[in-house]
Parts: sequence; C-alpha cells; structure tokens
Amino acid sequence: MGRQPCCDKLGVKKGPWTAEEDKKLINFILTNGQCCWRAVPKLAGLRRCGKSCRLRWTNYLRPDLKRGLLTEAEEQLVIDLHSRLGNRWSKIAARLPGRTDNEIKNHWNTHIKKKLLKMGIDPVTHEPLHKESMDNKETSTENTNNNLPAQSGNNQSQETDSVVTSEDNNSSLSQTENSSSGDDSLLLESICNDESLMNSLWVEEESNPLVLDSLWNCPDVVPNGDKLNDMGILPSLEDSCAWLLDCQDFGIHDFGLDCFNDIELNALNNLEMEEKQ
DNA sequence: AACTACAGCAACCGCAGGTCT
DNA sequence: AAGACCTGCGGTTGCTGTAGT
Repeated sequence: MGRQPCCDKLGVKKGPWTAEEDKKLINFILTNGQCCWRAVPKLAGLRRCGKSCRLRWTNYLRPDLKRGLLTEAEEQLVIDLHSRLGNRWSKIAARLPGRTDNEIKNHWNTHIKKKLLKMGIDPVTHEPLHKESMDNKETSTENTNNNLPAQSGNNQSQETDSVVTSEDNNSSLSQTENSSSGDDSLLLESICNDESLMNSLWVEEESNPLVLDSLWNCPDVVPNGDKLNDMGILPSLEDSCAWLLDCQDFGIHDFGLDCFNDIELNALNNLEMEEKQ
C-alpha cells in the first residue's frame, strides 16, 4: 500500500498563480487561518495542490514579507549564517525577518555565489579558492590553520555545538567584509563580531525560538504584542490583511499612506500590481 | 528588428521527519 | 510498534525578461 499522493493529480492546476487564485487563498486563510493545507484547495475553491497553496502563501502572499533584493547587510548575514549552517535555508531565513527560504536560496544561487567566487572564496566551504595551493606551500611551515568551518563537513554540526570559535566568525567575515558598505553593514559586522552576543542569540534561539521569532513578529507587525493563537496565526496579521483586502475595494491608495508600515505597504503593492495585470 | 543566450525567480518534486491512530 | 498521513525542506526545473549580437 503505497503512500497517497499529496494531491489528486487529475484536475490540479500547475504553473503561475493568477490574481484571482491569490485572492481566494488570502481570503480563505484570513477567514480560517493556516490549517490542514491539504484541505485548503477544496475549501477555498482552488484547483491547486495543498502544497502549492502553502508555498504560495509562505513565499509570496504572507503580508509580513519584504520584497525586493536583499540589502547589503542581509546578504552579509546570509553569508555568515551559511558558513555556519550550510544549505539549511529555512534556518537561515528564520533569522532574516520578512525573507523566505526560497528567496534566500535563489539569491544565494544567483548573486552571492558569484560574488564570493569573484572574491576568490569557495561558496561551499567559505575558504579561499586558492587555499589548497596555499596549504601546500604552508603545510611545511604552519599546521595551525585548520579551523575553517567546512573542515570535514562540520558546517551543520556547528549549529548544535552552539560554540563557534571566534576564528570561524572572523574568517567568514574578514573574507567578505570588503563588499559591505553603509551603516547597517557596519552595525551587522559589529553584531557578528560580538562573540558573546552572537552566542547568546544562538543559545536563546535553540532553547526558545520565540525569542528570535519576536524579531520576525516585530512591533511594526504586532503593535499590541499579540500572541500566537492556536492556528499559529497572529490576530493582528489577519486584521491587517483583512483591511488590506478591504482597502483594495475602496481604493485606499488615495488616502495617503504615510501611516502604513513597510509590510502593509508591501502587501498592498503586491495586490495592486496584480490588479493592474 | 529578430534572434539567441543568459540570469533571475516562482513553482514543482521528492524525500525526510513528525504526529496521530 | 507500525503504518498512514501531513508538513516542511532542499534541490531542481522551467518560464520570463533582458542583454548581447
């Protein structure tokens, strides 16, 4: 008795989502919350696979998503996290509020990888590309340079180790810091270089994910500090989406948007652009 | 202007792990 | 304990827009 396919292949639509489908999905989730993705398509009146609905929501429709290219600081953080976590995009994304694993993965493959290669850094190991030849020259005189993160594929274990050597931090940062510029990059560097701060963040997140999740559910999104409900949905998030949909109908764009935060504006812009298409 | 090659990104697929019965 | 089911993750694919010729 084999596993049941995630969705009944017949009559299931694939490919790009239409604005109409998006609307249906948003409406459904706002009304019912995120529950049982498998049932969502039927209940929402969509001819889509539940998986596809979940992906569409998490990667595109969620109102707390940032859109647009990663900033220099975010990029730097991704590089640093990648050096510790490897290709665990969801873990990396969890530390970048408003960014999705898919987005980060794509950005890594299309931009950061090339950037690192140009800088002479192996994007997989985060070691200098010419390290091997360097090692050949250096092994005779120096055997202490063995502390880089990719040694014997230990990237992944570092997360649970929770103790990251300062050499590790500095190696990835020092190799890439030349590419950063601007205040936020400097701030990020100082944070990343602050060993105790970084370690406490790692430890805190392991023991209590909500600590860092509170960054995700930043005050802009949750001004009243609402807690997650049973469905894992923020009431205020639902509220904000609900009024966003209402706004569409009433043409709120004319009202002056200064009072809206970026996240709400992003969601609004997404919907607006798709309306135009 | 037409064609080709490439880059970027959204979406799909298959698998693994967790939960429930 | 075992099997069924569901969700989430990471790798990959394929479409679309754009730059180059």
